[in-house]
Parts: sequence; structure tokens; C-alpha cells
Amino acid sequence: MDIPKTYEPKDVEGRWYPFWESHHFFAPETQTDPNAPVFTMVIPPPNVTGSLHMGHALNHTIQDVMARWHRMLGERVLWLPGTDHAGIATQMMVEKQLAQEGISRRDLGREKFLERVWQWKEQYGGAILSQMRILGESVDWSRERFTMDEGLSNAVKEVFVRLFDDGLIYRGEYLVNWSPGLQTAISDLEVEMKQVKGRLWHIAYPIRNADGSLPEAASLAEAYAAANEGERKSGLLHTETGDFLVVATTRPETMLGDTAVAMNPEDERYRALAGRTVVLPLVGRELPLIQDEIVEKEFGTGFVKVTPAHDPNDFAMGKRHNLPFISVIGKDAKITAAAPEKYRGLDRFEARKAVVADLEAAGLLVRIEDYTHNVGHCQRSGVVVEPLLSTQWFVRMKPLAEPALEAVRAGRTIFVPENFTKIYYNWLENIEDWCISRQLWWGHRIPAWYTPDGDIVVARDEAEARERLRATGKDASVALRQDEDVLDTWFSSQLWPFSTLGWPEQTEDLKNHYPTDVLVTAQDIIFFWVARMIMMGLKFMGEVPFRVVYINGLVLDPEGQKMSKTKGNVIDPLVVFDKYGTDAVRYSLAAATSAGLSFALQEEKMVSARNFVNKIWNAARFVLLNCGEVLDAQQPVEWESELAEPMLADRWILSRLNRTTQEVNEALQNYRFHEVAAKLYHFFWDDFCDWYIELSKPFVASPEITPENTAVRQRIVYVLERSLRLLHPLMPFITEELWQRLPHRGETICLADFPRFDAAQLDERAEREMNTLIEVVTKLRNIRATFNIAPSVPLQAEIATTDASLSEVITRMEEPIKRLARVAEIKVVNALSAQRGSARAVMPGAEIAVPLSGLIDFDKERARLSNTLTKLTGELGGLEKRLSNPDFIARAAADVVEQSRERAAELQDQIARLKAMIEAL
RNA sequence: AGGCUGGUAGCUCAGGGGUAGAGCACUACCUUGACACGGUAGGGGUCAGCGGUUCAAAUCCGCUCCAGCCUACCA
Repeated sequence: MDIPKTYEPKDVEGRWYPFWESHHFFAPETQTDPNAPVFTMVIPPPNVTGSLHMGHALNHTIQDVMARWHRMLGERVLWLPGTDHAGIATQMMVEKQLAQEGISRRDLGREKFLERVWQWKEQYGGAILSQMRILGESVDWSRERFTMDEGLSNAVKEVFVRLFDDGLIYRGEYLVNWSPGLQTAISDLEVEMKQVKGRLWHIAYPIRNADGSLPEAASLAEAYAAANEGERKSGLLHTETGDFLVVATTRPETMLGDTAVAMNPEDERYRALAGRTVVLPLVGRELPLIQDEIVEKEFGTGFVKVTPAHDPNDFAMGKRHNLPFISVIGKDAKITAAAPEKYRGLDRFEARKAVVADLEAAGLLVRIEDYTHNVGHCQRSGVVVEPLLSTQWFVRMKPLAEPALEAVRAGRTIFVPENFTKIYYNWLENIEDWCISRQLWWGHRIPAWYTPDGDIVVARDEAEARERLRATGKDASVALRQDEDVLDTWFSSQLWPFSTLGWPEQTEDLKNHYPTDVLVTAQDIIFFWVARMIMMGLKFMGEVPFRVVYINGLVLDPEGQKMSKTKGNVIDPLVVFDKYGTDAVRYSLAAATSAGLSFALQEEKMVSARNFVNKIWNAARFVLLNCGEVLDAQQPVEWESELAEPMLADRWILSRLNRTTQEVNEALQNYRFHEVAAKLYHFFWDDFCDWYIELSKPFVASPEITPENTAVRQRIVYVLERSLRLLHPLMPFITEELWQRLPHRGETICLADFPRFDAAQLDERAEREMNTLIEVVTKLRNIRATFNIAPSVPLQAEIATTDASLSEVITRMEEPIKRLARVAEIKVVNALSAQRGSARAVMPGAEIAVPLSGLIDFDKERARLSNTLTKLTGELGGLEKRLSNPDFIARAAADVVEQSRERAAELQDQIARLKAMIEAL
């Protein structure tokens, strides 16, 4: 058999996915037991435009670990894959393509354009799906979905119509976040606040005098110069010809649309001005001075200009005080005809300059401050968002949010880690209505029709629209025009947990798999997606869509920075798969993650994971090369063998394997993937490779086939095979490869039983005895290393103990100890008789001497022993202090006191021995 | 402004009421027939600071300081 010394992932990984996929191992139907528990997850659908990034790799790895684990536990597992049509992203992609051909989507027209998008989707949309196969994801491809599939589209229409009929969807003119870059409205969540260095312009508005005259600007500069700091701050400037009030703004161009000036009703400074009006500079409009709580007395001058058509707060004030709404900035981000002629057609930023210049010229700009503030940017296009009035469709969120809050409060869905519940509550408690219409072409077209008279009919299709018209006694034969807009992409994603299972049809899948068990997702889409899915699930299915929301952390670059294309620090999963092997990357992702916490992905982590994978390969290589007769039998190996009783190492590794099995199952149950990884690492490397394989070598590596040798070979194969099963969810490829080469039951390790904890296989005595062996060997090796004795030089050792069970174990294990520590002869005695020139060591209950005539450096030896002595004395000091404290004896748990006493006695014994040794030197 | 999370070995991080662990890095030795992507043995830490609760605090509770995220209507 030819097995390479170094594991080559590339030679192995490509083989297994096609095998798994073609055999449909990942379909829930694979488990035919009708009573098997069901386990369901839906994948957060990646954008069709996307390709696999590290965030996916982490998110998908975690899901795959769970899916594979549950599948191996014998459950009927469905992990449902699919993609999202990603309205804006996809449309932009195709528009870019068109731009290269020199045409726009409008040149093509809606229908042709959509054809192009579908074409694009067919051609390029599958990239991420094949990358998911490279990662090894055990999804059921027979149930793959796309948010624009016919079935899912029906679900969207159904939900829209029902929400509308329930009064939860309405259409109206409101202030929306308009993206001049994308030429569409966007939701609050799609607005990204960025800190921007700007200016705070202080503008003086003349207050109309009681006699109707206006103060003159000419005297203002003088008045301002004469004013003290307090008067300036107060924002009220007196001149000989009358008074001015000063407003502060970061967006002077919006003043063209001002329809009021506001102050706080509690503001003593301006009480006297109640009922007065001001005249808007540059425009000449007469503005009322209104009073509103929202105005902060402390900020700026305490006066706020009110532009109801271009600011969310001002919009609210406009509604409260019945102010006119004047849109001075249009959808093209240019000044409209509602503004004075001079500014019309100017871009908003050009207009800002013009307005500032004109105010300055008029002497009304009293002050300019540098000012850093947050400005909303369009998440997709990066342009500054323009709040403006527009007719859009909205979902009324409060009535939907209430049950969603209740459900989580009642624990019907829990977050892991749980602190995300607070974030969820906080958002839902303060939720605003959701603008769902988008001025795009790619997406679910809004199922609303308009009659020539302007009536609106919401219906599943045009035929139903006519029916509904008829039902209300209207003419149903008129020409109907469907709404041009499409729905926000998240409108369809929020239905994903049930639309993918066939809803609104009452399918078997829906019955079997809803609600799903776990949703694994990143924290940035809790609001976009998770909260909305819970609302929709409750509304349309009457049940939460998932029992658990596991929030995975963010994968950062090696420096701990967010990965971003602009920074150029993105690590491509495919590149590292190629470099380190997919199993290694999966393992390092699982090992690095703690729920909800971000982590830096460092090269070293993948290197160490790759080394671990290689270690597994080589341990298996050793077994494959040396256990011929067991492997040839092709019978799955049993632990119990008539050939020979298990020896200490056997009983010990079985016990350790079981403890590990218990810990791994428990950690998986609790979503503690880093713990799973760590436990398996140490079991496999430290226990299995470093001790068990080493102890088994004389039997396994011997060319002879004796009953005893065969029994040991069977047991090593047994432990390896079980270890592979434990490792499989983390490392599907190498475990399948190796498992197939071992005697096994079944077609694939994917469907093999995941080991379960069996208390009967724990063996505390074996663990205790092995610890003694390990301690003796380690002490002997330590002596060899300290005195620089070449491995080829055999040692003599004397071990003194008065503990009968200890001497029994050491005597019984004499051969392995001699071999592992490279000792020629061990004398087990009651008291050391070795001569003065010996290196010595103490361990609980025993002491060791290695005669090293001539080789020993007494100072070095004294230093080494003193070092140990200091450590032990320190520990004993602490213990004695504790034990002499009556409160400790009285209040600490009995077993803690007992343990402390035992440990103290043990330390006293060792210290006495050490002291004697040092003196003897 | 509020909220959340973190500050533990040189680095990256586990742990979490009974005086500390891993990986990498470091030091010394070792090409021993699975593996140098390896083996053996080591060195290295007032667990951010200050108070409190407790017999006992790195761990629980306050406050402070740093770092990072999220939310918010301060024009």
C-alpha cells in the first residue's frame, strides 16, 4: 500500500463531494425511520451575485457541523440551500454590463432588461453554489430554492395581499430615504451613517417688527460684533432697525424649503417672541415661529430652521404643526422649481455653495463653525441619502412587532449568545414603518393595479384584481396598469423559512420541517432578516420560524480589521482552501469561533490546523501500514476480543475516548464549537498519538501475527475509526477518505453513527494508573534532558515507594516505561539506595533516582531541585494558610476541605523528600 | 448620548469562585521505520486599575481607564 507521508488535500477532497451528492446522502429521506427526530435548518440565502467569502465560510461551516452531527445521530436532517435575487445588487451588475455595450436599461425596456437579468443569473448566478460544494456543505440540493422562483413569488404575492387586506400595508406620501445614486427609495436599514467633517452655518433670519417693517441686514454685522458671547449663543440679535434670530444648520441649501422656525416651548430666552414671524432670506417667505419639544435648548442657538420636506425631524414637526411641505430638492438631487429661479437645476452641493455665498453677500451669515456629524449614505451606492417626499408602499410594523417580542420573551426562540435578545428587543420596541417599494425592475413587482380613475386594487394577479373591482361594484373591464415598482429584497427573504417549504401550499415538507430548529447567521442582519422572519412566521404560520438563533462572529483580517474590498485585506476562502486544505480551514474556523464574538483569521491558525490534519493522516498511515490482518478481515472491529484481555493502555484510551465523546457531544449541544475542536485535538494528538500509539508500537509494529498483537491492532483500529467519526463534522473529507480504508459498516461516514457517551466505558483506575506511568516517564525524560544525555545512552533507574499499589503498577508497566524513557533497568524499592552522584526527582508517593556517576553537575542538580521545591513550598504555603483559617474549615464545601488536606499532605511528603535529596547532594 | 463586547504568557485566544491553560513564537536536545506539517524536555503571567461581596475573586458586583462594534432625531 502506498500512502504519502504528507496529506495532500487536493488528491482527496475532489473525490468525495460528487460521491455524496450523487448518492443523495444529504436528503432527509435518507433516514427512513419514521420515528426519527427531525432536524431542519435553512441557509441564509447568499446573493446570487455573490461569491463565497470568509463570512460565508464560517457561517456555512458551523451549519455543516451541526447538520452532519445531527445526521450521524440518526436524525432526519434537512439543510435547505438557495440564493437571494438581491434586487439592487443584481440589477446594478447587469446595468454595468449593459453600460459596457453602451446602452441603459431604459433603452432595452423593462421586459428585455429582465430577460437579460435572468440570462445573467443562469450564467453567473451559480458561482457560490459550486463553492459551497468545495466547502463540503451537506445541503439537500434537491430542495434548492431561489427567492424569485415561482413558488416563492406566489408566497410573496400571498403575503402582500393578506397584509394589505389586514390593513398592515399602506401606500402614501411620506419622507423616505432617497438614493440619488440608485434612483430609488431605500429603507432605514439600508442607510449607513458615516461621520463626516462638515460645517455648522449660523444664519440670521430677520424677525418682522410689530409695525410690519423688517430689520435691515446692514446693521447686523455691527450688532454681532458688539454682542457678547452669551448674546451670540442666545441667537437673538438686536439692531437699531429690529431683531434677528439665528439658526444653525449643516445643510444651508435646504433653507430654500423652510416653512417655519422652531424653538423649545420651555426656552425662557425667547418666550417674548411667541406669535412673531420671520422672513426667510433669499426666498422672502414669511415663516411662523413654532414651539416644539424636539428642539434642544442647549444645541446651537436654540432655534431650528424647519424644512419638512427634507428632514425626518422637520417632517414630523411639519405634520404636528400643519406646515406646508415644499420639496426644493428633486429625485435627481437638483433644486426644483419650488425654489427661487436662481437656484433651480443646481445640484444640491452646488446649491449649498450658492446659498452660502448669497447669504454671505447679504450679510446674514454670522458665523461658520467646523462641525463633525453623522450623515446618511446609501449602503449600496455610497451617495449621500436625500430625505424627500415621495409616494411609496409601507408595512405597518408595530402590530407585527408585538407578537414577535412576546414570542422571544416567552423563550419560544432563543438567541445564542443570549445578549443578542436585548438588541432584538430594543429594535422591535422602537420600530418604525418599513418602506418596501423600490424603484427598480429586478424583483417582485408590487401586486397592485391602478384604474384610469386612480383607484388602487391589490390582488394576487390581474384577474383577481378585476374580480375585486367587480366585487366593489366598479367597472371591471377598464384598462389596468400594474404598479411599476418592485419590493425590497428583504420582503421575500423574510418568508424564507416557510416559502422554501412550499407555503402557501400545505405541503408535506412544510408539515415536517416547520418550524426549523436553528438559524445560524451574522449579527448584522438581525434587523434586516431575523426579526422580520419571526414576525412573518408568527403572522402566517402561527409559530416562530426557528427555535434557536445562533449568531456567529465576524471574521476579521489578521490585524483584527474588518475585511473589505476597499481596504484590500480580504482573504478569499478558496485561496486558503487551496493552500491549507478545506478540512484545515473548516477546523480553524470552528476552533476560533465563540458565539457572537469576532475573531482575526491568522495564517498561523490555519497552519496549525493543517498540521493537525496531517497528524491524523499519519496516525492513520501508521495503522494502515501495520494492521494488515485486521484491515483485511473487513469486519467492523469490536472492542471486546477473545484474543486477549485489554491492557492498561487499552482500558485507558477507551476511557479517554469516552470522556471525549461525552465532552464533544455536550459541546455540540451547546454550540461551543471551539471546545469541540480543542477536545478532539488534545484527545487525538496527546492521548491517542503520543501515548496510545507509542505504547502499542511493540505489538502493532511487530511483523508477527500473534493473538495478542492482533488484539492490540484491533483496538487501535477501533479507536481510530471512532475518532474519525467524532472528527467528521469538522473535517468531512479526510475522515471519509480514511474511514473508507478502514473496516466499516455502511456506505459513507456521513451516515455512520456518531459515538455516544457510555458511562460503563469510563475507567478511573486505568486513568489513575496511566497518570502514574506518564509521570514516571516524564520525570525520567526530564532528567535525561537536564543532563544532556544522548537518547542512545540507556539509563538505570531506581524508584522508591512504600505504596503497594504504586509499586505494583510500576512493576507491571516496567517494559513500557523502560522503552519510552529509554531506561535499561528499573529497580522498584522501598527506599532509595542509589549513590550520591544520582539525579533525583519526586512525584506523589514515590521518588526516583538515576545514577549518573561523573555526569552530574551538582550545582545544576541542586538548582533544579530547589526550583521544584520553591514551587511546591509556595503552593503548600497557600494551602496551609487556608487550612489554618477556621472560617474555611467551617464554611467551605467538605470536599474542597478534604481535597486541600490531601494535597497539603502530598506536598509535605514531596517537600520532605526534596529537602532530603538536596541535603544529600 | 445610550447599549453591547473585550482587556489573561512575546502574539492570537480558551477558561471562569479553591493562587492559571492552548496554539504559534522562544530555548535545549533528537533525522528513534507513522508524521520535521514530527518527537522530548523547558523558560515565560500581580489574569487592565481601584473598591466591594465571600472562608476564598483572574472568575461575581460596582466604578475608572483603554479598544472595538451597534443603536440614536442633536439641526
